[in-house]
Amino acid sequence: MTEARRAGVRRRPRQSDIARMAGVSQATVSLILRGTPAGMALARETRQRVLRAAEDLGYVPDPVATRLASASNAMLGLYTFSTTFPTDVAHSYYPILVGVEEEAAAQGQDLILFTGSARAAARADDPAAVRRVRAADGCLFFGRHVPDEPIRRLVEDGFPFVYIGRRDEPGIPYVGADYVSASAQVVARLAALGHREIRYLREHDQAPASADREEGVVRGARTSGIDPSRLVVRTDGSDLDDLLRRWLEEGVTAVVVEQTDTGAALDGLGAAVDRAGLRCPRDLSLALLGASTGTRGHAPGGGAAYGGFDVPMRAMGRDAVRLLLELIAGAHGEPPRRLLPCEPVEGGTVAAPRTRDT
Amino acid sequence: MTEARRAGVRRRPRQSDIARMAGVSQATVSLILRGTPAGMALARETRQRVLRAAEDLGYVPDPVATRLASASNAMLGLYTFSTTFPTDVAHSYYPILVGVEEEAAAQGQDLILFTGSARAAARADDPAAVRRVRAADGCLFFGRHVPDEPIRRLVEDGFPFVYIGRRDEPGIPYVGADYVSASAQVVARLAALGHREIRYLREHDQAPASADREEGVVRGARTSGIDPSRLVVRTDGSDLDDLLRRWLEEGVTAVVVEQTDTGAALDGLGAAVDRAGLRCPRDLSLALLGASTGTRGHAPGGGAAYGGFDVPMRAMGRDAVRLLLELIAGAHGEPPRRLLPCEPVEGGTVAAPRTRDT
DNA sequence: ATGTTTCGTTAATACGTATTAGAACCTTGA
DNA sequence: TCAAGGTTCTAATACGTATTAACGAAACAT
Repeated sequence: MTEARRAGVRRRPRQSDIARMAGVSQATVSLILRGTPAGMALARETRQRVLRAAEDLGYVPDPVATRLASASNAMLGLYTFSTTFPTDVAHSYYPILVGVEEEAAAQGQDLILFTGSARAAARADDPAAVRRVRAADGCLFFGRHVPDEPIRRLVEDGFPFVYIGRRDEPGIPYVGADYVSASAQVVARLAALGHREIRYLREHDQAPASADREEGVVRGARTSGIDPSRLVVRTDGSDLDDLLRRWLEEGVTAVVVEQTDTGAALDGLGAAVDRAGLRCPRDLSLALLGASTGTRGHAPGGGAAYGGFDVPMRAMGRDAVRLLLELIAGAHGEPPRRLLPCEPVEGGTVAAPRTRDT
Repeated sequence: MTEARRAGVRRRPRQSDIARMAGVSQATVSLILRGTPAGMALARETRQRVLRAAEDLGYVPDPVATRLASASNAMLGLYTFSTTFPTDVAHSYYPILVGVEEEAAAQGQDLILFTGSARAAARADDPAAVRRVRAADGCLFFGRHVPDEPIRRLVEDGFPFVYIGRRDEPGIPYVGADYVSASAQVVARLAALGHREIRYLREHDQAPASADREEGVVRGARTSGIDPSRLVVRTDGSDLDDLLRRWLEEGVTAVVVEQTDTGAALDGLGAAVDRAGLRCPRDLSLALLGASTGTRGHAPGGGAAYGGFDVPMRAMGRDAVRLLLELIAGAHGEPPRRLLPCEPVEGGTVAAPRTRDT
């Protein structure tokens, strides 16, 4: 029994109220209000009586009941596996949210942010909590680290969802960014400027996004005739001072860093460069793989904008919503996958190396 | 019949599946899974069989069904009457969203953004569409212009909601900002600096936020012994050049503007000041009533930050969520209302007037 | 006069869970 | 042996809408 009823407040009208008022059955009311073919075929006079009654009572369908009765409810979910939800402007994933919200609104879809669930799930270490997303017609996911099992179950169940970011597992629809080409291009550009000793600093963990960048960096090096054997270096953000010193001794003139949600690699390196008193690009060229448009940070030792490429996050958000709606509409077949190109960015941290004066 | 079932995919488990597996009734399953007193009182052996079966099947309750059966579903709604939803950083209401999201997540609540509905409702000019918010346990509203009727109905129905921004209507719970005191303070400060001819430029429409600022401005003037008769001026953003010229002829040395979601008054005045070739605060002091922390713009004719006061939007968002949860929990009585103080801001656009050299 | 359509409407049921009254069975005490 | 009381579970129903099979009445054809 609802609060309202107990308090004796006038209960909100339902179809059965309309039915009683118009002297028809509840089923008739439903048919007419939904405007189905069957409903339209009814006697004009009956239709008008019902519509009139609905109007008088101020009837509005209960979205919950509508949904339960197995229609859709025009709600899309958004679930993130990051530790923090990207409402904060400083968050590197923030533009994704903007894109998603934009497109969803344009399509008349409401958006459920499963941040409460996600946080509770993280606290309780409960991977099954992801299933709560079923409250929506379909769901978008993102985050670097995703528990496999719950996702697999959603696939099995045929629940429509789209992952934002490339995924290796087959059968998972996604909208990603083409990190491979973009990263290769960045390295090729550095090589064209004359850099021969380059390093790629990546996060220590496993994530498709990092793997793709690594692949692109290596490919770019090979294409430019650079030996990739000492190219890739992993970090958890510590001991970067040592690393940086060693690099300089080895004659490194350019470093490529990846940008992730934590920003561990980037922040660590930036601090190390500052501590070493280096200036970019005078002493070292610095390229950033994947800052998002608008949230691009400023580089150490000078404060210029980073060179590298931008991830089209906003566009990814929008595309993901479109894809999801197609899935929900039942356009099956191959799981849809899309890779968006990244925009190269000229930045003040990239220049030709100083001529060696050893 | 759902997509999944038609396709022959294994359907997601429900309580009746667990019941069959454990050899009990659906009701028993519900009692045990909910952990109600009645459920806890059941035989230990039965409980374990049921819990085991639920685990094996990977059961997760359907939030829609849960909700229909009149429990809660840990989802709060957010509905805005603005034309655009404030996901965009440039939007002046953006910090509210951040605050709401933050607190909701902290409380383990998911958030439904009713932006699709709101936009569809605006297009179709359908005030009744607001009722869609009933899909949530409760809802937050904000926006300058709110259709009265649907809100009144929600009150009647006893649906829990909180308005963000002060409301005149009795019976509506809100979290607002104390524009009156803050505006009075701003005017008092101008007067203390020596300004005698001051104007308050407000939007042309009716909104409690504007009315409050006007009240504060007038009160501040009175307190400082300034004649309020020519103080208040309304604008729709046009003809500001003329207005500005007249003001200068009248000896005006300070202008107070209100900041709203459209920013019509502020933008218009800023442009007019630029066109007139004036510099702030040299030629004119300019105070802003209600920029939000972090989105503060830069003033014309110089580019300094505006002086005036800040609206604690983020805090309002957080407080609104807390209030809403109290309402949902059933803490009735007087509808809760709260006014948050606004932080005064020293800005580069406010200074003592030049000594008159007529 | 008897079957056949067509029209307008409804009864019945599904959706998945929550809740309450009470059934079935067992134990205990006289 | 029977009543009283306790334990453990279930039948029934509610929540509000969507959907489908089918029914009565009327019109039409044979």
